[in-house]
Amino acid sequence: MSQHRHPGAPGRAGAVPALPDLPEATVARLPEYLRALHNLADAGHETVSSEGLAGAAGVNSAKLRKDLSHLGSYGTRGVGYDVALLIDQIEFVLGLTQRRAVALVGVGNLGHALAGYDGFASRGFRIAALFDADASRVGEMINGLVVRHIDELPRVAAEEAISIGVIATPAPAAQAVAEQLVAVGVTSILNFAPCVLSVPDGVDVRKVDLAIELQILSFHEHRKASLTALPAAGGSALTALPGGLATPDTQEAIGT
Amino acid sequence: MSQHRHPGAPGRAGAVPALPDLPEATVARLPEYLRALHNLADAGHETVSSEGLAGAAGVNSAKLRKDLSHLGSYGTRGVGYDVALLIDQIEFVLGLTQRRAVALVGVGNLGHALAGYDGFASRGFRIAALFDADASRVGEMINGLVVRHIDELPRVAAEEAISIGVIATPAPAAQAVAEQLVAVGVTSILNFAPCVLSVPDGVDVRKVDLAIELQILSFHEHRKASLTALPAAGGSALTALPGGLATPDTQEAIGT
DNA sequence: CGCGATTTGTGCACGTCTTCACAAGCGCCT
DNA sequence: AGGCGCTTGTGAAGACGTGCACAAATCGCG
Ligand SMILES: NC(=O)c1ccc[n+]([C@@H]2O[C@H](COP(=O)([O-])OP(=O)(O)OC[C@H]3O[C@@H](n4cnc5c(N)ncnc54)[C@H](O)[C@@H]3O)[C@@H](O)[C@H]2O)c1
Ligand SMILES: NC(=O)c1ccc[n+]([C@@H]2O[C@H](COP(=O)([O-])OP(=O)(O)OC[C@H]3O[C@@H](n4cnc5c(N)ncnc54)[C@H](O)[C@@H]3O)[C@@H](O)[C@H]2O)c1
Repeated sequence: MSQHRHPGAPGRAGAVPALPDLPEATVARLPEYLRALHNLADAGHETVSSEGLAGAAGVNSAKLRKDLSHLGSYGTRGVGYDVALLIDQIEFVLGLTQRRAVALVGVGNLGHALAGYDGFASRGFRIAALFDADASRVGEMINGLVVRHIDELPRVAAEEAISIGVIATPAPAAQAVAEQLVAVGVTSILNFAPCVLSVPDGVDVRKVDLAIELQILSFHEHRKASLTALPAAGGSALTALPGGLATPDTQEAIGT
Repeated sequence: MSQHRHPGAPGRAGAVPALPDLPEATVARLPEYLRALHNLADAGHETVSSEGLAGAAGVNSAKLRKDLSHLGSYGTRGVGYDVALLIDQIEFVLGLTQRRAVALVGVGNLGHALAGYDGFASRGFRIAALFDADASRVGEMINGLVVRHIDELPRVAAEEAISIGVIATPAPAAQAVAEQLVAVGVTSILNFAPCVLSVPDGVDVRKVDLAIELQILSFHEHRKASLTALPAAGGSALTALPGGLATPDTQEAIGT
């Protein structure tokens, strides 16, 4: 894999760039840096220090430097990073230099919101097609796009060079939709349905599950509540269960 | 090791040992297990093996066992886990035995979808109030709830015992909204706006950023493409850096 | 031209997470 | 009752991620 290929410029059409294979944690943070960088650029900054960028992105500055070091050295000691250059570099690494075409399947409640969201366009993506299985929705126009029947997926996928599929159907339909997407060559899927998708190797799936996020928050709420309500065993109506709550050593903030 | 303590779980005979402080990674997976368990329960299963549950939740079985072991021993060797018991146990740990009240701020495109989503209710939450700053939206009914003006937050928060705040406003408004939420005692926030929130210690923030998810997928697409397209390397119009960009030729050896 | 102020890049130590492998426990069957 | 097969719970090892602390690099200035 690591071909020790010539480490030179990724740019300049012709040479296929040897992409450094970044730690997954780093990849997950790059978009955050990118957003912060765009804000800085809009605000007129030409350079930014690791400290400054880290602050804007909400991370530790050492972590940021290490992350950026993985894409090569683009900072100047004593000065910082060139904002515009870093934007280009990160966008290249993330594969955003082309405007990726996204297909959205399931134009219901959530799908409508997604289809109407302009945060896609401004961050490197283009919603290329909307699909639904419900005949009564087919033909509807949303944000300049017409809703097509899912059966048209193969044809449209070929036309539009779909790069990423977004699933916003009910959970029971998600697996079938995923298979349809994979069948037309989609190898990246963002899944909003609360279910596990099984896909062939080589296909990436990321999921967004709102309820999971809330439940994680709920856990921390529960824990915070049980810490403060500790002395009076289950006094308030907050915690349903009493419980021999032997709190271990935590240093979590108990502010306010 | 862990001794059973109170046999007074919600409804069933679940025992609740001390509230352990779980590894964050485990907490993030518990909701996944919970969903899988509910599916199993609906399908009539009374017990499930770690292998079976792990499959349904899309994780490694050893990891699942270790995760569950953190909440005490609730499996039976040679048999597996009692589905109903495990559901109760996880719901307790996640603090879902009470129906947490959620306040949604920003009833726009996305907010409408969230307000109409029944996946909240079925997974332990209750949307208790909707808020917006736009006077023309105030008064609108969505799914049986009236949209209130954000200024009413303090009063409503007191009435409804808001446990979690959800921010679905544009990014520029998010920080202010977060502060308003914190001011009325909310210590858990789910943020959909693409920006970093700064909050006091003790307040948990989770963010959901759709564009970030897409960009992560894009990275992997890019990577996959550069691997397979390696031999050709012709001037395919696909992967060229934007013209204006001076070649970032400053990159030096990476794998020193 | 050299010096001090500044900031990057990274070696290192530490903590967290994952995975394997297997002993111990449990139920069932004979 | 005893043995057998199945499954859990966990020790240990390794992979991965984080953050400190500091040398090296660069700039601005006198
Ligand atoms: N609404 C939300 O805020 C929200 C939040 C988080 C997760 N989700 C999840 O997102 C998904 C969609 O939610 P929703 O509220 O939009 O549901 P919805 O029922 O409003 O919309 C689902 C749409 O998918 C279409 N569909 C069904 N089967 C299909 C198929 N095989 N191919 C193509 N289209 C198909 C339906 O016709 C419908 O238009 C659900 O899985 C839901 O759990 C929704
Ligand atoms: N629509 C999507 O699919 C989507 C997807 C991902 C992220 N987001 C993000 O979610 C947020 C909302 O997106 P949207 O498409 O619903 O935007 P929107 O403009 O449709 O809705 C925003 C709503 O927030 C209200 N608002 C503004 N300032 C407020 C304040 N101070 N207090 C209370 N309410 C306020 C506005 O009146 C409006 O109703 C944005 O930050 C967006 O980037 C949206």
